[in-house]
Amino acid sequence: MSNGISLKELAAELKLAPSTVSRALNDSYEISEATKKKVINMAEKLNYQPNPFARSLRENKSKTIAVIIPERINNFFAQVMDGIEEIAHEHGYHLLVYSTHEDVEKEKKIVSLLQNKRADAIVMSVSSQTSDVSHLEKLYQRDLPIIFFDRVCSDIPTTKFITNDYESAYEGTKHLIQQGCQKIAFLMLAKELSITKERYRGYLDALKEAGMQPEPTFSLHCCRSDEENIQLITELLKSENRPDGILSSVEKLALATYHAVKKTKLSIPDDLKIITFSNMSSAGLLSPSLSTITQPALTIGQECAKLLIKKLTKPRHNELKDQVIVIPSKLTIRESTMAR
Amino acid sequence: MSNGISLKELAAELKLAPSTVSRALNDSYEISEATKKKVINMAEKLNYQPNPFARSLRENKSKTIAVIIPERINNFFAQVMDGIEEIAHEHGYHLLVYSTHEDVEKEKKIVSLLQNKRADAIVMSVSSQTSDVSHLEKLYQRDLPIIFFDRVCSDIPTTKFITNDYESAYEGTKHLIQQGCQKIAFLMLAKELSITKERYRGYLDALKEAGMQPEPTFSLHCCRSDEENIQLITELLKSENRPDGILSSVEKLALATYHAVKKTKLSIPDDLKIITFSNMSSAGLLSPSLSTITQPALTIGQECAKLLIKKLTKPRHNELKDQVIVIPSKLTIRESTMAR
DNA sequence: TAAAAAATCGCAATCGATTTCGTATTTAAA
DNA sequence: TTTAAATACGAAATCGATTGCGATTTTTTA
Repeated sequence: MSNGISLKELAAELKLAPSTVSRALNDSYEISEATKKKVINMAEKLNYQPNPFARSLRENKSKTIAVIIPERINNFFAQVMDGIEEIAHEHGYHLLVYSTHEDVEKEKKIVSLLQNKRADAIVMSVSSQTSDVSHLEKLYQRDLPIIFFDRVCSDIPTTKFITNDYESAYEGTKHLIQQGCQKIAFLMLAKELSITKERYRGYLDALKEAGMQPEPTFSLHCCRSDEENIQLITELLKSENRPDGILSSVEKLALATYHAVKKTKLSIPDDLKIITFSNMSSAGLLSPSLSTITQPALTIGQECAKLLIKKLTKPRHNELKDQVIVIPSKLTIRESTMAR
Repeated sequence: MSNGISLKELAAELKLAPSTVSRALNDSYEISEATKKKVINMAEKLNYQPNPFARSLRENKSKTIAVIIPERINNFFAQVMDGIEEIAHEHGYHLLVYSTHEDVEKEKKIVSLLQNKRADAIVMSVSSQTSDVSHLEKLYQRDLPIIFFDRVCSDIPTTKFITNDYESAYEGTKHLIQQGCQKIAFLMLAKELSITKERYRGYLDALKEAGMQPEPTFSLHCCRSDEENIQLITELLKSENRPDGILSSVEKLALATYHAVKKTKLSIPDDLKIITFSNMSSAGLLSPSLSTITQPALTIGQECAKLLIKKLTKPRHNELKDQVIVIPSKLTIRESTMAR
């Protein structure tokens, strides 16, 4: 009673063979309408729930998608998850969610756990520490469909969804220059990250176009620890040759900058202007309000899930091509980059 | 090759029976050390990965915990998830995650999907629309271990983890009064929610103790839509008899208040002081910085997972008692409640 | 009316790992 | 030296749903 009944028990109750009941529930053409109705009614009455593991074992698919993200307390990833979930649920898929906490070792463990096909496919954004991708190649060789988004792995020949990182960074930097910044710094998590590379390129090109030299000390490599990052940024801001503009490649570094500024006598935007990649809904409520490059997170999640489910439904016709799909970000100017 | 090998194939390779190989891998006392080594080595060499569904089918457990939260873009729930995941992973459990988006209908669907034991247990916080709990009772009757946190269901006799909502709201309100507020409003999502009830009680008692009358219009019921909430709050602030203090029972309503204030000529904290329940890390960076009652989210998640896993590991000795475990919140005073 | 075709349904194998029970071999006790 | 006990392993059932194939009944066609 407490643990629902099985197909066999349901069949016994109906005085039918399990095979018949199974076919009836799956609406097979081999079963008469009368029988189907009887079966469905009894199944309803006894609250029959098919065992998902028996089914997965038999069909060799779990109706489950694994999602691996670097961190949960991040509006961008949370929104992407919402997008993935929306489409996944529409198609009866469940979501196994893992956070690497920006730790490659953890990422490797998680990936290793997924080798046994517990999930039919994987959607992921790699950790900032990920440079060696052998663990991901292993997945690919196992024929596990993978899709990357945002922080992608160009070495793995599959579909990747990203935003126009180069252009956005270029535009953001250009905006800072237009607002009067002379010495612009770039804050990054790890230089191996795909998004870092692209955004850095955009930053450099904008500088070059304006005839500005990139200062080596203005390319700041940060880490996982908020405290350390605040320290690093504070030092940069207190240094003799300090920047007057900042392009932050990720949300958390912009927030760290706000904290760092509080430890100096500087003020935003008078002494320092800042723009960041961020999906924070409260960016407009910060003091001062924060100019952002907002990524279409929900759409990215939806598109990832749509493509993956297409692939899972019709594997033959939908190979995950080695391609990069770009969805543009949106730049929102606020007080933090206002000219005096 | 692409799809790993099975136990049977591994056994064939070793010229052993599948039963022997299974026992060897599970470190059974019936198998000699020599054989164990051979088996383990070969399993390693061929990268054997046990099929989780075959195992789940046989053992009638999935090593999976389902987590149901009202929304993902919420620092509190994100942190709770991190806590649950930490402990779950330590014990080899996976996490199926679902968001109801504050929608009961969605919650019912999700709960219905979990009736088939896809997950061994459930950790959840109910949606703000949840008042009828028949769908949750069905789960309970199915012997599916459930633990509630934060937004609990007192009708379901199981363990609940909450914070000291009454005291925190009481202290928060008292703080507002001490800072000079005369007319304090209370912002809530839905009055049926457990947290709303408790926090409202604390609010009322603090008022009463100060000899203040609760204005009916100062108890503001909000909804899921940010726009509507901002509208509601704006109207309240523009009304003739407007409050000079606000206790917000959830983070999003405090942010909505900040947005609403921008549409008026009021300023925080001079004209209006506000304190809110929130786990936002950037509360200190808002303009003005936001006083908060911060819940021990990570700890809550960890404790939920610990208790659940104890129950799953030793079902006999660890029934989930009908009890409420309280972990205290922390009050952080910032500019938004400063006296002039 | 007989034969062919269609409609319905049951039997049994299968997915992969675990486990009960049984058997053969080795070791220890009598 | 014989018997009892311990050791090491295999055969087969099992978990629950699906499906190929075969069997039976009913309907259609000739």
